[in-house]
Amino acid sequence: MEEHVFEELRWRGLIYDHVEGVDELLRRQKITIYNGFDATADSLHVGHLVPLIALARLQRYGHHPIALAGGGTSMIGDPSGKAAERSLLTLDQVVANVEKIKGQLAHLLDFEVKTNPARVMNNADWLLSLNLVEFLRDIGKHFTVNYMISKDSVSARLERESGISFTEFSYMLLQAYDFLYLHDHFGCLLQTGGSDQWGNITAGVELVRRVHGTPVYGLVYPLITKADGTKFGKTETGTVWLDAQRTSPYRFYQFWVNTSDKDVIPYLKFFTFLERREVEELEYAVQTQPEQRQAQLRLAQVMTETLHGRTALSRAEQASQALFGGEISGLSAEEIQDIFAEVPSSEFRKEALVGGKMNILELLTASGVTKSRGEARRLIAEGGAYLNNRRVSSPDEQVNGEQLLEGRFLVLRKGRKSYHLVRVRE
RNA sequence: GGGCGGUUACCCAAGUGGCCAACGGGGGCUGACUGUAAAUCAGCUGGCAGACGCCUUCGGAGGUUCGAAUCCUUCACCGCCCA
Repeated sequence: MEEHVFEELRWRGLIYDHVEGVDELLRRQKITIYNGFDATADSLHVGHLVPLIALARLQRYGHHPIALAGGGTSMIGDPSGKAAERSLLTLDQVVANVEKIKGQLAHLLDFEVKTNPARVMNNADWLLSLNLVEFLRDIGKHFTVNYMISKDSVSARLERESGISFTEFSYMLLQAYDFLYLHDHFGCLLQTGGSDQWGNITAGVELVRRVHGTPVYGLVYPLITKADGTKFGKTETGTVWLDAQRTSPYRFYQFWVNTSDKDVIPYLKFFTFLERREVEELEYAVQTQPEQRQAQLRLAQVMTETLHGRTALSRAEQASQALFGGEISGLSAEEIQDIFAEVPSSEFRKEALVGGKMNILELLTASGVTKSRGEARRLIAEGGAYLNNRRVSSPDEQVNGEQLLEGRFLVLRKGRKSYHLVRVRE
């Protein structure tokens, strides 16, 4: 660890912008810090990890973290970074989401430590009971509309045809109020977040200053980008979630393994607690023997173990090794079960499969590997369909009993790395 | 309340009576090359059949016409301007 957390954050490239004096403050005393997490889905995804892990870093240096679930603000919808108006969630949805998200926060933050345990709060607890007239008098009076429309999140939307609703326009006031509330009740002095939160955070800083005349601070992290310009946190199958039900540990592991050379060192700095020395060694390895992908493997290993645990990690590693390393034909039924436990699968009755009743087109479609028979045909024509790791040469191929591995499995593959297990039931 | 403009496939967007399953771009998928990387190049990208062909789609519902995404009526939603 570095001597000061601010220096560590700076080395890791995590400081995108900050209110003057944050550096000093963090150095001088152990403070209470909050970071908000939206509750618009019932799981966080990898895009939430930077602020979350950063909060854990701050905790390791002795500061007091508050993870604030946006149960109240999610009722309104943050316009930041959004091109269009969001649809509103019901209170029930938000409540359920907050409950699930709390569990995920626990993987990274320490709730047990005596000196500075992490706390999870839900801003629904104070926002939902707000009285409109009081709010407009006490909070709204501190902001000019001029100030509000100059914020990027608002002005970007004003320039668009579809505009912005008053509801979302008001969002920043609620987030500003959160900061005031946490300051007044818990002595919170610093709010952190992604750089898209800068406007909302400074609104809170402004509000506390106007109400109490005391300084509070803000610090924002860079938004994670990829060297090729595509969006971070998406794969062919969609968003990479922290919830194992939504994104299996295998997929999660694979997501990190697939990080490009250009991104992997920054990612190690952003997402892991690895020491500077080790990161630098890995950086050297990327330069000298990129084909080994040591840095990617280490990144995937650390992330998977942290979020899903040791067992899930070793399963993911084994599966990856078998799938990308070598032969599957010699595997036992147990090994197949194990390795493919994480990949998508489907189940068929044996009599539906064998005896010329189902050809490869139907199998690909019925298993969900392709969305239609037409797509299956195309895939085969393009040479991207594999049965038991052998390229399917014709759309007329029939499925028969001899192809079954250990009498109970078929392995379908689409392209280079998308596997699917078919389990056969008697 | 009045006037004008808009609603096309995952997204943006062309198309204003037949040559339209619908230009182009983005995204996505596959292949070649590779290191489960990047870059590059090529093909594909509504469904059934995969030879012809058939079916469904251009905000919703009706209508005109041999024939409509394209014309008319009406409804819904959105935007801009005026009140």
